[in-house]
Amino acid sequence: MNGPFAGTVVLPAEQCPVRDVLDRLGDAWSFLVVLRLTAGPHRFNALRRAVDGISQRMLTVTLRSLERDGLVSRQVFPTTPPQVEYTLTEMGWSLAEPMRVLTHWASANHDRIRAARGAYDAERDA
Amino acid sequence: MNGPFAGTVVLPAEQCPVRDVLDRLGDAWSFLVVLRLTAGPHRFNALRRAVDGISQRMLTVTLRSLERDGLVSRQVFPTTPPQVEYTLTEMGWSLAEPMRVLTHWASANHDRIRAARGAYDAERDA
DNA sequence: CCGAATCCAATGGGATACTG
DNA sequence: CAGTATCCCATTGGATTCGG
Repeated sequence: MNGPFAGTVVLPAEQCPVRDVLDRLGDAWSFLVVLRLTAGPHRFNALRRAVDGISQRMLTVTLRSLERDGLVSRQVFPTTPPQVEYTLTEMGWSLAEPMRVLTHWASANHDRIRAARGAYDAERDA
Repeated sequence: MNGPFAGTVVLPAEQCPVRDVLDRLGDAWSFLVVLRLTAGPHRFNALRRAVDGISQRMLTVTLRSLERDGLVSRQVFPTTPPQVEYTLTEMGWSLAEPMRVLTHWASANHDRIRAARGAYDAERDA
């Protein structure tokens, strides 16, 4: 045990914070929605357009669970037609830095990953 | 647009590095396996025991895709019985810091998330 | 405009049994 | 020991339709 995670234990699912978080961020949509909300509050359909490919259903489901976890707050304006605005909570904002680090890694290594995949697949064909 | 991600665009799935990474780390097992390997090389069954709850099938599948992506290397020692050792590649190691930041956030906010869930659920019952 | 509800196809993933 | 193969059920998530 000598890595930067020396002593890190993978706990049973119930108590493991990492799993709890991954179950949320793990589904790609949650991560992308939070990421998008760091650009500012969005109304439902604006968010739908901004997150390419998400279905109405998945956006609803995703927003509900983010709201439940206290990462996103939902404010209804009783206008006609009704407006609903989604905003990051303070805790949601605190996720910004971890997310920034991860997205930076993703951008920096995307090409290497794709190259590795290509090499691996070429090997298997041979 | 004024957050730390000002200008961040969620690209269509094909070119989006974030999605590509999330499709990998997104499934909880990949993240946990990489996390565990930061403690040092593991043989198959040692890894299986260390990552609580993972099935043999999922460990195999997960390791294959991590290998394909160039994050993990697989070395076979032709002994009897055969030994197979899994190690993080350099790129795998470079994931350590982003992961550390995220796991730190997870640990720090786990209780708040659970509290938020409790409050949300209590509200709905009322 | 925002979203809930239903239907259904595809996928994920556990359990189990078998191989080099 | 380190897998592969098969079965099978549960969950995911898109499409569509309806309501406030």
